[in-house]
Amino acid sequence: MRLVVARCSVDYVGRLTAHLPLAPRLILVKADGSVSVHADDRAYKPLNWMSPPCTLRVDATPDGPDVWTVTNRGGERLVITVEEVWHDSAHELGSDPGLLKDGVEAHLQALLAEHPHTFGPGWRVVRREHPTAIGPVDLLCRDAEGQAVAVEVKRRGEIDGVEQLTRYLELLNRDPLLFPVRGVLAAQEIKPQARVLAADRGIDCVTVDYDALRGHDDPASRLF
Amino acid sequence: MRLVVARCSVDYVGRLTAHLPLAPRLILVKADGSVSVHADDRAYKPLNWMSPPCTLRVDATPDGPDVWTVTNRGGERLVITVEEVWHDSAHELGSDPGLLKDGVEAHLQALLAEHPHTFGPGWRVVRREHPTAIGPVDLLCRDAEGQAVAVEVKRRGEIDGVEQLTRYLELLNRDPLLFPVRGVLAAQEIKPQARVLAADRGIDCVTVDYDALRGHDDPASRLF
DNA sequence: TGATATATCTCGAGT
DNA sequence: ACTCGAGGTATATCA
Repeated sequence: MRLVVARCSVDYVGRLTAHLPLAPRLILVKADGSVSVHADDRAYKPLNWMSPPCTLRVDATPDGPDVWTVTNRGGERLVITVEEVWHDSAHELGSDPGLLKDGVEAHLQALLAEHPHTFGPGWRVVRREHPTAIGPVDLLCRDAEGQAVAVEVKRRGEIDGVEQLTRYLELLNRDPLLFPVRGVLAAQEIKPQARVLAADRGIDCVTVDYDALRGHDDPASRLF
Repeated sequence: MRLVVARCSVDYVGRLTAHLPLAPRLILVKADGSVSVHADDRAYKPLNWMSPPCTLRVDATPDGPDVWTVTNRGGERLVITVEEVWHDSAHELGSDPGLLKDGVEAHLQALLAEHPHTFGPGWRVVRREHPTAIGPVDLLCRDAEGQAVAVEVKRRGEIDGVEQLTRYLELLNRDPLLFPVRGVLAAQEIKPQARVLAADRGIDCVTVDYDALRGHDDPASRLF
């Protein structure tokens, strides 16, 4: 990883056109060839960047600024004009062992599969990832009356989740062994827009308390 | 901006739980207090981060690693255990003049609103961002025959755009003052899948030449 | 402050 | 190569 602090201007031409006026910034050149330009604020997003795979060419001129040109296969181009270098150092980091995560949608689905009574007394899970022609339904359940219910699990319930569940329900209801199938959108948080559309489609919304559910789960099933 | 290259391990507890094993990484501490941890690959995303506003506390122990704790108002916590520092430097960058962009959806919508004849002779724009219960329609137009048309503007036309427009049309067609409303998906590039779905729904697709359209617009309205 | 839509979204998995 | 879905999405705008 090479760290360069320099006064520079930047031009990007690719999916859009963007320009950064001359100012002091951090330029990161990583081992995979990627380049990013950071200002002194915002943790997450660089001002400008080029994702790998890409190639960096440096054109040095005796009496003018160096021009760094980063290009990728898609013809996108990032041009950094380096006027004055304040810092320049390189470091060998090696490859990273990577991030371990807990608390994502897969885990929420596993918890709900263990605790179908979250949806109501007498519910049972028939199958997780029940396959259909257009993809797997997260949970296929039977309620206390034995009616089939397709459950779509999301961390955040938005309008896309309602559309997805609607498509599943249309298919599932063609199966005489399942008909009539109703739908439930289960999420830690459900947006108002999604609630409106779900109501319009006859889909129930269930908000799930992840921490409470996790408090009752089998510790051995957790990642760490 | 402070640049620290160090062997470190990282734990994040907040919206999820995540752990990074001990390895050499770049730690960026920016002027706004934000902290990010980068591996030697990927231009865009840090491995871990804390967005501003947040506060950093450093606990140094004589015979052990330093522990950096970054917390925010929401109770999220990023803990960096710094075992061995390879590089540590600080730089005053000042505030950045910021990025100038051209070619995003808002510009395309503005250009189309100025040039409705792009869709056909005699078209006029009734309203931009016409409100409905589930969100605003980008452009509400009347064609040469006076029929209402809902136009959805995207930089890239994909299946989501067709779905979105379909929902709008369903709502708008309940309005007797507008009925019958037809739909147009306008984009610089339209994916084949989106075209198929649009055709199936009776929605027209219009590909827009952004540069040609921009060439005819009022130069004063451009950013640069 | 909350809700909504965009993004050079990125990134990974599956086909 | 392309599509689809998830993300600690982040970020901006607007009510």
